[in-house]
Amino acid sequence: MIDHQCCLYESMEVQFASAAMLAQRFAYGLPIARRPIGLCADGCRGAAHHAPVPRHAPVARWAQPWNSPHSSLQRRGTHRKVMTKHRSPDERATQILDAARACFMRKGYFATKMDEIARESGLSKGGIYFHFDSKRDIFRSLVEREYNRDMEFIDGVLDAENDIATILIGLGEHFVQQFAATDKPRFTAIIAEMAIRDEEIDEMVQELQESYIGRLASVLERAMDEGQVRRLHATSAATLLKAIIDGIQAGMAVGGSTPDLEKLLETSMEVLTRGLLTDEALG
Amino acid sequence: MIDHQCCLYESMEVQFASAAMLAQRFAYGLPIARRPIGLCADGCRGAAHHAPVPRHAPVARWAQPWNSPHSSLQRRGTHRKVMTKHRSPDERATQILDAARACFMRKGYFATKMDEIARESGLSKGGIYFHFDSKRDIFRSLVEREYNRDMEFIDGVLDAENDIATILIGLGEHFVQQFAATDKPRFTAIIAEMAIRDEEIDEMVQELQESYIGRLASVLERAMDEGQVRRLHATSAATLLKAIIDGIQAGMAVGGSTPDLEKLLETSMEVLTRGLLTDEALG
Amino acid sequence: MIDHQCCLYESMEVQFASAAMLAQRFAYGLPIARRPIGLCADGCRGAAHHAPVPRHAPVARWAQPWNSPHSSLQRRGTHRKVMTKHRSPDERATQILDAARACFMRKGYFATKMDEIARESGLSKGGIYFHFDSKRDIFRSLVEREYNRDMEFIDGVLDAENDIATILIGLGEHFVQQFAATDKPRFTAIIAEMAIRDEEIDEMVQELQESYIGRLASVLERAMDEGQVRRLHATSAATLLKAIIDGIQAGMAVGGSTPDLEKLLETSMEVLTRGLLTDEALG
Amino acid sequence: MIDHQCCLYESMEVQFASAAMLAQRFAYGLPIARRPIGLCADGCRGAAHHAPVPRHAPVARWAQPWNSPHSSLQRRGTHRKVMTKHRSPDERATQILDAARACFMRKGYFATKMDEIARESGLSKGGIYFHFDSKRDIFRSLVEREYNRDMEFIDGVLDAENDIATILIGLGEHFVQQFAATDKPRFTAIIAEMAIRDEEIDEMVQELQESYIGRLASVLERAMDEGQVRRLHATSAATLLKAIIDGIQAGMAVGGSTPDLEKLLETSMEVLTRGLLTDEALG
DNA sequence: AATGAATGAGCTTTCATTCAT
DNA sequence: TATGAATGAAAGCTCATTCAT
Repeated sequence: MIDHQCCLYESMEVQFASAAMLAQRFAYGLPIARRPIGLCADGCRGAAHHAPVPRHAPVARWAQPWNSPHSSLQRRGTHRKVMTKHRSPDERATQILDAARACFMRKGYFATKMDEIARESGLSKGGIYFHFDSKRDIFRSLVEREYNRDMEFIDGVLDAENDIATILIGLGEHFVQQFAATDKPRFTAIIAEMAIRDEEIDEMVQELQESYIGRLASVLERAMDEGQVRRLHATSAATLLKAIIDGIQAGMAVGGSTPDLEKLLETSMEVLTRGLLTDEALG
Repeated sequence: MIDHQCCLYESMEVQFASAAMLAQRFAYGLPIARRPIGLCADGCRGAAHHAPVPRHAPVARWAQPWNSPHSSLQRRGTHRKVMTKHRSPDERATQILDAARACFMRKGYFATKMDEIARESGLSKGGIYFHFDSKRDIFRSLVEREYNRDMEFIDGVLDAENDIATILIGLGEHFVQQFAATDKPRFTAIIAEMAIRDEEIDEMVQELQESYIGRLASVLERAMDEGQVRRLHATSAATLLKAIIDGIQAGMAVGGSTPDLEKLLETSMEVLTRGLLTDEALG
Repeated sequence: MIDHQCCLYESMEVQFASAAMLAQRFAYGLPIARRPIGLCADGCRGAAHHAPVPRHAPVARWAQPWNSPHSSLQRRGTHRKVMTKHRSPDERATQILDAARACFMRKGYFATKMDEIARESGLSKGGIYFHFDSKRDIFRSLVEREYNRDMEFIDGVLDAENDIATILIGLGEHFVQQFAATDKPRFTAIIAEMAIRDEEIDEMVQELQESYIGRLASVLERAMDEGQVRRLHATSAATLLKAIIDGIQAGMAVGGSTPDLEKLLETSMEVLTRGLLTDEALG
Repeated sequence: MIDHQCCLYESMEVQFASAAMLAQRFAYGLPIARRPIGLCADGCRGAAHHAPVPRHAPVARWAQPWNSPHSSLQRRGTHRKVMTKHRSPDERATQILDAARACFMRKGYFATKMDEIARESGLSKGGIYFHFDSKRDIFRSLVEREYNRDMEFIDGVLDAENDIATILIGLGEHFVQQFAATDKPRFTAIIAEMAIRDEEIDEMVQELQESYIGRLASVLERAMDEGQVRRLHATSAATLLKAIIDGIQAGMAVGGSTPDLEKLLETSMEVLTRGLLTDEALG
């Protein structure tokens, strides 16, 4: 079975060493920041986790069923009941959610069957239903978890008392890392898919979006007040920034298309810092 | 029901009116363009599709299954079949695709049932299957149609011998119009949803994306050579522009979230022109 | 299209040269017959007909449908109406029945679709329904035709004033030829399949069977009276003979199983002549 | 409905009673056998299958298709589901196969609907599909079962160290019993029907046939060596015997046609023993 | 007569959910 | 708590037949 699925998320947390940050600022032609930002400090070992999905041996089919030693009567599994050992509800929920995420990831919501989630989680279908009311419930819980993690991240980034350029770089670096190393873009696409149909999920996504934009806007406003950013409509500028992130993400969700993220980040930074910052801030 | 969704496409033929364009350039602090382009002249033909759905009375069950349900013997004395007028395959295909698009739009691919497409198109299920091989086939044809229309548009816009700022504004205006007036963002989200599962669609989306970026990049490169745009990695810059479009689109696909598109366009233009153009071009 | 399907039946008629017959009698250790039987004299050229089934070019599918020169809207055939030239109802019926027989032969009744019969016959579906009421009707007509031909044959063989041994050899030779050269066994199996379900067909098959047995029995009885055949229950003996024919036929309908018909005939003749004939007749 | 069809198989275990056998041999004018074999002792266990079909009240349509028809939310307050008692896969498979056999028997493969099999077996359609992959799978399993039973029978009969005449009588008695008392001929016809279309079934039937003939041939050869049977092409003679069985069977599959089996057996025995045995064996 | 688009009941199969164990 | 057999309402699709042309 799959273990450490949690790491899929843990691995999102990125450590920005100040050295790297300094180098970036230099590369983008920005004045060197004095206050380094500390992002997501936790012990996750990162991208090394995402092992290939364990493929379960398919149910054996008879090459010559009518000739096989087992008559048709023995074709299905027998009555052995190997029960999984008891665990706390929270552990079980995590276990199920992790399995479900992996499945939704691979196939999307509709193509994922409860049977698969059960198999992937190592529980029985009945077991799943003991912990969750429905498939939809599982998905919603999953989105909620994702939502909370994203919110934590944004809180951490934006509340840091950094200058705007540092924040931009931080954001950029963060997303580049996340997009490159994880399946985040794909999951986002799947969530969007569901948001069309599930009002609750739609609301969550919208709230997350507005929160994102709102906080970005307030940061930008603060920076405008400080003279770092040119006078613009803050919310629109924040929406623009968010759109860039979403857009890159969406682009990466399709096919094998992987842009040169390094170059994309560099170019975007150049364009955005020039477009957003005041001449003074640009140095 | 259907309210002339066909118009959604007609509205794509966007014509940039020179007056509006001049105003915009002025607003964004750009030098005034010499070659005007027109703005969106909606030429909807308001087609008279969607005949009333024929409702047939239910027919009795067959006692002799082996030659039912099609046996003429069983049906003697029953009511007449009310058949939709014969039409050319082309007309019918368009009609079906329009109906299907409306359904997919409302519910997404999976939640849309063939029955609904049939009802919406005013045909029977069998009629649909006479023209298309499967539900998936319908969707693919739909994407193909959308794809062709998008390609036409981009060819039209980018090949025009405009200066880069005009092109940017043209793009911006186009998308703002399209996003505001149509369901394009939602449909794009639904396509993305399917691209995860249908390789063919995935390829189409990817090709469209690459084509978009490629053409944008070549335009940008030309502009760099002319000294209008600062020296940047052209493909990355194009990817950035495309990402912005996609990102705004994605954002609008969820919930009732509609940003102030006017302001967003204005702000984006300011940021991008400043970020992309050379000081001379900014004049 | 398939032509000369009629030959499938024509080819059934077998010419027994007296020379061959003499040789056989000699081989089976029988006294030499004086009255040669003349069977089915018609100019059919026999087995050389059954050309491989013409395969119609499959409807073209796009390798890259969304990229193809023809948009999805042009995918179905256009309105050209190439009408088949008028023919007499009988000719049409024969044409349709021949096509239907070929189809039923290949796939059986249920797996044969009216579309296939239409294609095979070179008519449209509507055209078929002008001449026949239903699929079932076509099948019944087909069985009727087969029935009549079989009846003609048996009348010809049995009414000839031959001694019993000659008749037996005649029957044997006939069926061996027929089984080896045509698809008769398969068609018989398909008829049996339907007889289970269609009372009318069942009755026809039963009548044919009883007629066969009845005539055989009367021939045997005559031979008993003449002292050629041992005293036996005539109907049972006839049933036995019929069963042998049917059984061989049935065995050949499955798989690629083809017994050595020559040897089978020889052995059967030996066993049956010894088992049936009186010592005098055996000479 | 079902009337202990299971008994049909039990009746296959044939035991040739010495008394009957002696009488037969006497009737056919054969020397008396030394090793008696028993006759058909029907040990039917009369299983208590086929619980009453649970009929559920229809449930309202779903407004929100995307999580219907399985959403628990929609079903609050409805009646309880009445579920059939859990059983082991083996028991259920047998139960389903028995029901399926009865249905196929009545209507043939194509005319039998999964609904009927479900109803007949007392399970729901879903329940059937839990145990079998498809309708075809059910049929194949059924043929497999029949195949195995037939093989067992032939092994039992032929391996017995009886003289050839006893074996012939044994076979004859067996089939007469089986043909008279069961639906075997009809089922065989239905299997033949499918063999035309299903390669796997075709192979099974062919293998069964070849096996039958092969074993019969070896028995005959042994008898030839012992001087009981005249020198003949053993395989052809075996094919002849098999053809007789199949032919009688086929004849009985149609309509209400039932020959006088007693007489048929007697006559056939006379003809065959005379035709096959040496003068010494005939005594 | 002939065409072929259109019909629609019914089919097999799926799968979220339930419940006896 | 957990299991997995059982449920049953659809869903996508088929195809004999009809009928406007």
